[in-house]
Amino acid sequence: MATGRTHRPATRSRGIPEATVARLPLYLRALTALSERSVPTVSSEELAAAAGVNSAKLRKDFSYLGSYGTRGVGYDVEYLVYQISRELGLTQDWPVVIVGIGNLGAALANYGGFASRGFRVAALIDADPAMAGKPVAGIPVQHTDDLEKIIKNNGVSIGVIATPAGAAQQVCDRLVAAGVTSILNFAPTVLSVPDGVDVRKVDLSIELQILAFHEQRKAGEETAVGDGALPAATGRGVAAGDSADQGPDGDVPAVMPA
Amino acid sequence: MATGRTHRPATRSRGIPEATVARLPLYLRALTALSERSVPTVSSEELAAAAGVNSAKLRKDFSYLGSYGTRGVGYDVEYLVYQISRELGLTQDWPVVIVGIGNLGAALANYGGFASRGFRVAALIDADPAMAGKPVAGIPVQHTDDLEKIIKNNGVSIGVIATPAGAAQQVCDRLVAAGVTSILNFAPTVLSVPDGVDVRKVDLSIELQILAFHEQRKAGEETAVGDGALPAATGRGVAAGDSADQGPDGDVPAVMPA
DNA sequence: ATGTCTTTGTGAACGCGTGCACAAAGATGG
DNA sequence: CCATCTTTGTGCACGCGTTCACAAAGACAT
Repeated sequence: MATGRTHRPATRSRGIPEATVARLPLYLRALTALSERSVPTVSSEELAAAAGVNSAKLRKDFSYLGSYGTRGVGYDVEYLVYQISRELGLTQDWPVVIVGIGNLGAALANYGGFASRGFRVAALIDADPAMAGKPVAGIPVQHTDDLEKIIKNNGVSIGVIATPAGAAQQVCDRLVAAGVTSILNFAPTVLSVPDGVDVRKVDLSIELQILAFHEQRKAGEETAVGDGALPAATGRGVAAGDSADQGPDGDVPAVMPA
Repeated sequence: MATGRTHRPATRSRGIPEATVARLPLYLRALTALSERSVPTVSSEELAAAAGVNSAKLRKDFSYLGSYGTRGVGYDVEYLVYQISRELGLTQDWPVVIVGIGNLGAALANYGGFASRGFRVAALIDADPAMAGKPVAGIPVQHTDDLEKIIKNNGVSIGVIATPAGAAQQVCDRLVAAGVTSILNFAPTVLSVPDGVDVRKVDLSIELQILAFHEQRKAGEETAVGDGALPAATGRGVAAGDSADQGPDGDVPAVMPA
């Protein structure tokens, strides 16, 4: 994962592998686009291309759901949209709360992708009293004091944490205590939760660091032949293969801010 | 993944598995926290707990970097911070451009996590002429017309796409043509890029859908006892025992335990 | 009906990632 | 110097995920 999960020993799902579950939304999106263009059927090859995966993988993924295709023809788009939606639990409406209405929280509240696919922003919660009552994305922000009440009144089971790292664990604990069993965490912290609670993490700086690793590797690919052990601060390869990438700032010593 | 990856057949990295690379930022963060508390050394057990992983996994991960620990003692925090930073390419400063300064783009521009760890927001780019010149997070927004010039003048190799889905591929193409070789994509689309370009995807609605799947499974866990095989069509009551799977989008109250 | 053609569904092989369990290595104390 | 204790580094086995390759299944034409 790209993004990763926290804990959760094995895929206890009745049959559907976790990797497959992670791809179902991808297929669903591609299928929805086809549906809007009124395409009646699609082959595994075409759909796989649209979703950016291998066609054999796609077929195997679908085989876990059942035999929904027709040999020689392909898959019925509408039917498949329904089956995947049902499998993912999107035929019901999930109320979601967003905690931490800073820049990111506000962006999430405004994000259309929520409402469009089975999710509904039930409430926005922030610890800042000055935010209370202020509407964001048409929804008034409520104060953290009422968190438990909000969760219970709306039957919320999915929470989004967009607070600073320092507040995340505390918010998480309160969400879980109030009945939330799935958490999407944007704060750069490792959350600890009791068994039975799912946490998924989205971490911008981690993603960038992974890109930086590959970027560095690309830049030093020709020169790094037998690096052996640890050439310390020597590996300053220049000249990348083709495009003019070049070093941003020539030589930077071991800078490691904060 | 939270998140997934796009393409990239195999780990061509000289020795370091992709899964390990994805965890290095996690270790680095935990180590940085220890460093700030002036902790001199840390055992694999302690560090693993802080990073939320298995200690054996952590030791194996570090073994790919070299033998940086001392048996009977543990790892030197400062030294390890440096080694991981170097491995990830964070000892140099990576200029990054953010394209699409909507709610999300602005949030990213304001996100402290960028600057704090080796990344620098070199420019903000948006297609809306009304945005041009307007400062966001202290940086004036520039128009898309100047994209190529900005990339080249700043030696940017990492780009962040925070545009609407419809514009993403076009922006991506221009970024790549201008020399960008790593892309962090927030737009809900599958980007196609030439070989040699890395794409990482962060998709909020996909993460939520995965959570919804597990949430639904949890809700129907008690009733799902003897499922047997998949009864093809008329597939009813497989897993989601209680919840009304038929209702497209009624006001199904999100029933939740306790 | 029969044959051909397309596409699914899946058995099987392979490779990666994970976790156990332990030997090797060094610290520490007598 | 030797014994003991702690913790690393890793060989090994196992399970998951991916991919290949092909037989089975259906559509379609003759």
